Amino acid sequence: MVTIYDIAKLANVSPMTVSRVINNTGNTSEAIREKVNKAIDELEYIPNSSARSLTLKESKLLTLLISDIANPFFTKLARGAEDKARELGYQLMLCNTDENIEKEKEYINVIISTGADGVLFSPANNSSSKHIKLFNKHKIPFVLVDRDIPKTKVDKVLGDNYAGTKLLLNHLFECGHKRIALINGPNNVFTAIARKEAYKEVHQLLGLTVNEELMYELHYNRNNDAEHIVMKLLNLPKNKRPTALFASNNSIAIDMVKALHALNINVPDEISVVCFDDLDPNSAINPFLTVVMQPAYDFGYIGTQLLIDRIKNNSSSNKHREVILKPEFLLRDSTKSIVDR
Amino acid sequence: MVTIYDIAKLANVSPMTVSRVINNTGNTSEAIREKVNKAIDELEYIPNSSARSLTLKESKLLTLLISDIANPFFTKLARGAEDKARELGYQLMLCNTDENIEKEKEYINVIISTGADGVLFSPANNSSSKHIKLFNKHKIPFVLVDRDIPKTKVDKVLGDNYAGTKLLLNHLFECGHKRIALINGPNNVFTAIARKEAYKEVHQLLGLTVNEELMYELHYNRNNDAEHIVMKLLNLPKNKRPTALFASNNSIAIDMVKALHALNINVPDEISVVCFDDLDPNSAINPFLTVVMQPAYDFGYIGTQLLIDRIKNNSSSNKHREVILKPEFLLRDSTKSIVDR
DNA sequence: CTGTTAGCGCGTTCAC
DNA sequence: GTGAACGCGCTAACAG
Repeated sequence: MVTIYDIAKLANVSPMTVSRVINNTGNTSEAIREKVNKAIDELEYIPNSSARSLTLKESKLLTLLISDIANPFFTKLARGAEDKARELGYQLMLCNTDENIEKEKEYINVIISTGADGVLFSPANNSSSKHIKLFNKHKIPFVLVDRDIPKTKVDKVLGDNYAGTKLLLNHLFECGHKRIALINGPNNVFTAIARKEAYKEVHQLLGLTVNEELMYELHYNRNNDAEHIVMKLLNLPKNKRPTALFASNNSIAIDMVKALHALNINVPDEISVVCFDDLDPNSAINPFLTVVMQPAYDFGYIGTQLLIDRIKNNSSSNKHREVILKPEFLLRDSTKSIVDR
Repeated sequence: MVTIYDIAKLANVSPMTVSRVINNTGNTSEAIREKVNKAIDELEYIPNSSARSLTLKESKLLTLLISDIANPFFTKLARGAEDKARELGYQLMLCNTDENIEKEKEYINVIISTGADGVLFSPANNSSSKHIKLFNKHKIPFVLVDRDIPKTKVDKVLGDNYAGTKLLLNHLFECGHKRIALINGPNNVFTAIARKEAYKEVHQLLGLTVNEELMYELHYNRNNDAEHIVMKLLNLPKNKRPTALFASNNSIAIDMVKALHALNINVPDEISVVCFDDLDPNSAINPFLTVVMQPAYDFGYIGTQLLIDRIKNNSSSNKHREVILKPEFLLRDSTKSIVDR
């Protein structure tokens, strides 16, 4: 391994001078800088960031800890985070918890252990609150993105689950739908809880009755039982049967549509489907689903800005910023007015 | 920050004993181990891996360096890598180069700098060969996945581009297609080069003529000019106009289909489309495209196995393993026999 | 403008 | 079975 001592020797200066040249700290004569830089190039020196972290307690490394690397929402978020990080001189690494609280804990240990300067964190579920304590204990700044952990006093970038739900339900309502099934995410995940809450509130607002028989709960990213749920819903007596499905994320929506397909149910002729979050642009061959799209990129971009602000100001000040990003309604082809039939 | 000194004090032992307990190295009495472990729990101690790396020169950290985090091929690969890494006691972090050679270089610096034990590497393009030298110079083991850099003597997990191309072209040929356009990736990316090569060879094999007018080159993951290309192809005189499109990855294929849609060209009635790599399972509402699927998960899983083998044996031995993973042909709805018309 | 010293947190080596 | 001293690569603080 090449160290500053090696280049110091080669350049005939002291290690300290090498350090100064590398970090642009303190004054160094042009002549010496050239000598040192030449030696650095010659030896292809790369600083050892472990050693640097040890003394500096800073790594210029940020970690994005998310729950599903395969979800386009999060990949876009990651792009945003990366862009902002690089703008500000940081590097971003990703850790994928796979919605698994145990993996999450392990990764947090790694993150603390390796000394990331900060974490952009989208918790797996409500049990993640334990992990928050870890961050605090070890004084590593973090920003919550997309998924809140209520009562946690940190900077946050969240979506507006109520507004999004309202946009979707309003649209369905205007299309004449009165029985709208909710296919929700796990009831221990913030966004799922918030969307269910919103679903109920908006129902009240619209004067619709909330029917427990129309509410289901699925995993956010792998559902083998979508078909099962669809069958149950369709087997309800006609006056209770839903005419529309509200899926609480894109992945669930797709699974529902697939299940409907498999059962030869036409969307939107026989049933309408909407969901939170847009589809992968890469795969929306059919710009099919009517959705509310969230500005995923901005979640990452803004979140990283907040994170770095906090790192730099080293301010565990109590002024915590909470940015709420508005969703946008995208009318496409998976919904249809009921009077058309 | 909590260090072994803190727990040493609390447990009334020497720091060295704490270290032994943590690492299960040397003998320690049961009583002391309990005391120490209790102190560790109480103080929520997490080892400082920078310090550990410094002395040990090992971090139990692997890095997956890929070019497009949004491509389902790579996300599946990442899952496989992660699973194997965890099985074997390593953690995996991701770096996304965005097909950008500059970003790639920066990330490699970070990787070397932070002391990852090894890298699973899918190079951005052929210029990445420079970066290979960096890995070698700094003696960090790496395994090439999906994209080869010819003449590089390391372990590799690659797809069979010839076999895949042949499956696809054979199918089209059997359907009666004789003019098959190639919409390829960048001509400095290994898979694109290999697929073009294969495209030509198989054409010869089938007695088809290769026409330069039918070959185009696009970026692998963002193409604004897909429509432009489609128009050019369709504007060819009828006896030169392609009856099928061979896209060299999923993303390109989707862009082509979108462009065809926009121009009101029906797939597969008016033109057939095939591609390398399956679509995101999450988004294939319409299991639409006929493709050759590669076992993406295995690329990561096997690659990580090779990588860790090499790390553990510390063997820069010359016996380099090269695993070739076979693609699988999936007949779906984007291709049609020409005689049907 | 440049060099020396000390210490970051940990594990290896060598004592006891 | 346990502890003390040293060094990993780097930089802050202090000298000169």
